[in-house]
Amino acid sequence: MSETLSRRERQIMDVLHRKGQASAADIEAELPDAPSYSAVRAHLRTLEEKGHVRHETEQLRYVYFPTVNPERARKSAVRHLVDTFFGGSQTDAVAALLDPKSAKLPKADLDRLARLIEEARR
Amino acid sequence: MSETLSRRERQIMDVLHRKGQASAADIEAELPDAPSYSAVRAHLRTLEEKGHVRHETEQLRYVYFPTVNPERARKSAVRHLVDTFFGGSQTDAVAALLDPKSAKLPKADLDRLARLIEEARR
DNA sequence: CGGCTAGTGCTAGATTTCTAGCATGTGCTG
DNA sequence: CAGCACATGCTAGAAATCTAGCACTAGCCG
Repeated sequence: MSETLSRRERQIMDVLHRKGQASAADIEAELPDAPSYSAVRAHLRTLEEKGHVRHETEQLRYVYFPTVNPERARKSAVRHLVDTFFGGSQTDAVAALLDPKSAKLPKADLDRLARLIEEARR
Repeated sequence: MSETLSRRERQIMDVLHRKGQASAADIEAELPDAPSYSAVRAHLRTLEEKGHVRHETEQLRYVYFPTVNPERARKSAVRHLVDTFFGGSQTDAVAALLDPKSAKLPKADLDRLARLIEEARR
């Protein structure tokens, strides 16, 4: 599915996933090497045809949403990442996320993760 | 950087990251909706021009490698994922990876992760 | 009303991506 | 040597992507 998106379409979907929802103008503002407003709208229309996006009318203008629910989208993105960069090992991926060379996590977060691991043990 | 790749180019880079290295034939075999061998080679050439890929000659044929080192590539992919799907929260991303609804992790892995969290605490 | 702003739909055409196929070189083997 | 297998380099053209601009509608305000 995600494999079939063009570069622009992928960029647009990324913005939508990041923000949850967005108008054409919002998306234009977020895109790298700014395309025209009109171009963005055209892409949104084709994304809608392909079924990746839907819109609602919100006081006269369209607001767009990804069609897949966020959790599902996250899952599939994570899966792809783990497969292509971590040889399929979730554990290695987690290890990379915990790498102290990245930003340090606050204590509360560490507690939460420790708890999650405890739960996974059962 | 990664934003500027076309769809095919992205697919090819994914294969290279997954396998670490690959010949044109290897890559062709891995790609979805199989393009021609010749098309793959052409893409590899442009990827090389753009600097995303390098090749070595290995008994008469080329073997391709990503130019960025694997760790760096992983970091940046993870960063992108965390930003677009988890609102920038590493912790949420880890939580998703630990989700029991995904495959269960073997005890040894859990031990390793518990240790990593312990270390992060200091 | 008439003009302005801000939105949408659509389409033609430029640009980029993608591809096949030909030319060429090398080693192997009958 | 001649033919085959298998590699690369390159290019022209098809296909897809990407874009700008025009036509239209609705609300607002002087």
